Amino acid sequence: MYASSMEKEENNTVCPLKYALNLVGGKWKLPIICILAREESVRYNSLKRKLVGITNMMLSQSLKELEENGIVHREQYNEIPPRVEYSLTKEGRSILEPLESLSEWGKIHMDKLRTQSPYCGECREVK
Amino acid sequence: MYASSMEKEENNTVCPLKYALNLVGGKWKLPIICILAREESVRYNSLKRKLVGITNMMLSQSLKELEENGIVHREQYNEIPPRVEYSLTKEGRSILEPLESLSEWGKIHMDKLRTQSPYCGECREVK
DNA sequence: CGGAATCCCGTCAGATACTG
DNA sequence: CAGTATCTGACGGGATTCCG
Repeated sequence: MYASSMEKEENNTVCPLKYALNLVGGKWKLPIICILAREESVRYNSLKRKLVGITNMMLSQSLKELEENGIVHREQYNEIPPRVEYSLTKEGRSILEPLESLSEWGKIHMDKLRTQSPYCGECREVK
Repeated sequence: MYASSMEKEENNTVCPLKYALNLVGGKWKLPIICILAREESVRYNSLKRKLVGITNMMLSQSLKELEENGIVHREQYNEIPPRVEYSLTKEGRSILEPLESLSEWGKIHMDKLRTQSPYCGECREVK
């Protein structure tokens, strides 16, 4: 059994920045959040199809940790066949804005690096 | 030799958010950035003393990757004994704001979780 | 003083198989 | 359909040693 991301912290005097980054850490949590951000409510297998290459274990584990941390809501319908819908909580939606500002920074920074190499920056041709 | 964080990406169509998170990923980069954020310019050994528990390898490797990615500036003075000063670049300083908004989110979110348990939320006494 | 080279281990994440 | 259990490999990060 894997430990939840948060259980690794020994004391509760955690840097809030590290705390936030841990919530969305790991290979799949950001992709999951991105899908849920634009789809309102998604079934397990639908998520799995969109996340190309993910295994059942990584998907269910990531969703579980996101749920434990209040980012994702899990709604189970006792039907046959079983149906489970995942969605972002209000808390989960509120992290989108800080993440987008980081993404904006990344976009700008990537462009600035590209003007240094391998392009000459004047004519956009490769040096 | 360790690969730089960025070399792991196979294609250059990288999500700018992942890109930004990779720049500050790893165990020590955020602490380094935090120190440089409030100190303007810091010597290698001064950094090492503040980062309790870091090894020379992790410090020099982290600084090197931060420098390669344009976050940190390295100024070497050819004196005896040798002296090297590290500081945040302008680009490096510009990432502080997105990080702080994430940190703000983390602070609020941590508090909300705390009102759920182990405190009752009404009187702030332990259940 | 400011690193680099080498070795080593714990943890994360993937593969595979099985279940209510 | 929506997961869980177990095994395994790869990689990030630490300890130690050495260098200009």
